[in-house]
Amino acid sequence: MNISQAATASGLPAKTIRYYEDIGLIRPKRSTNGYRTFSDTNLHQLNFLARARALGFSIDDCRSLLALWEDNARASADVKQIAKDHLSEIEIKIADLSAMRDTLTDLVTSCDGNDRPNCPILNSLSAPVSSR
Amino acid sequence: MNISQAATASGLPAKTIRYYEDIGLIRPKRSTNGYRTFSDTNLHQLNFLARARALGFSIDDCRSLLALWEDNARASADVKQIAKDHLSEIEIKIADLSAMRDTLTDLVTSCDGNDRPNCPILNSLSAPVSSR
DNA sequence: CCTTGACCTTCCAGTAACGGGAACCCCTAT
DNA sequence: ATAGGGGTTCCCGTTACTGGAAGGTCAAGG
Repeated sequence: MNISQAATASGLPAKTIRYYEDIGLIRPKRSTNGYRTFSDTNLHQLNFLARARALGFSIDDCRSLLALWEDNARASADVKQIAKDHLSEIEIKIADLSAMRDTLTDLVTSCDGNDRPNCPILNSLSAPVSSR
Repeated sequence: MNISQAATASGLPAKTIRYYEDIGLIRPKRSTNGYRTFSDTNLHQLNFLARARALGFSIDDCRSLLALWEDNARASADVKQIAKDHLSEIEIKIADLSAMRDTLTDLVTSCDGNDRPNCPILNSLSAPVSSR
């Protein structure tokens, strides 16, 4: 199976698949003409990576998860730890973004949005934190 | 005022301030020895930038906002538009992250996290989307 | 046999917004 | 004179790719 078929089957762009090989996440064989050849195992790995990335895991996490996945003697605690850490980071990001959203919502609501210069948004950005 | 004082006063690292000059966000004068000299105006700009960045505005947005801030003939509608667009992007990010959080929470809950290999998290990452 | 077009390959540059660190200059105090 | 704590420029590294150039490969058609 060539790269474009692997791309279609995994939902990953061919460019991304090449990149994953570059950084050592997958190791497809090569046929005599130099083309990458993707085995069923490679396809499983690509699908795994696509799903892990969709859940926001970093490439480094993906590398660890993939190794655990292929290790039949793994401890599920190791997997869970990675997932928990990642979950914590996501929750932090959500909290940060939510705070921004709340502030921005207030600001957007308070701005008339007309052709006049007066603007609470800019006023807020100009003001010291204490007065916001 | 030298860069380290400007950094302390604005809460931005000196590196970041140099970077902002590099990309043309601010234009501090130089004294004869080549040191950057920060005026009150520069400080106001830095504080403005620090606050806008803290709200998640991109550097490009900051550039626009700064220009509007300095333009006494601005229309508040222009400011509001930038803020609204940014708010939309934040809400999309929150939605994406929340979906990840929900899935991850389920997975983490379902994994025993012991020394045995059986792991619902890995199972889920191995499985096609339909079965998740 | 030659060409065309769709593949495939490698390699290089760019993205956002800095941070680290090297190599070097400036100023003040001892 | 020297030590230290400023400052300066410049270049590389970060994340996870994406775009594009230059060129090899392959199957089909004239």
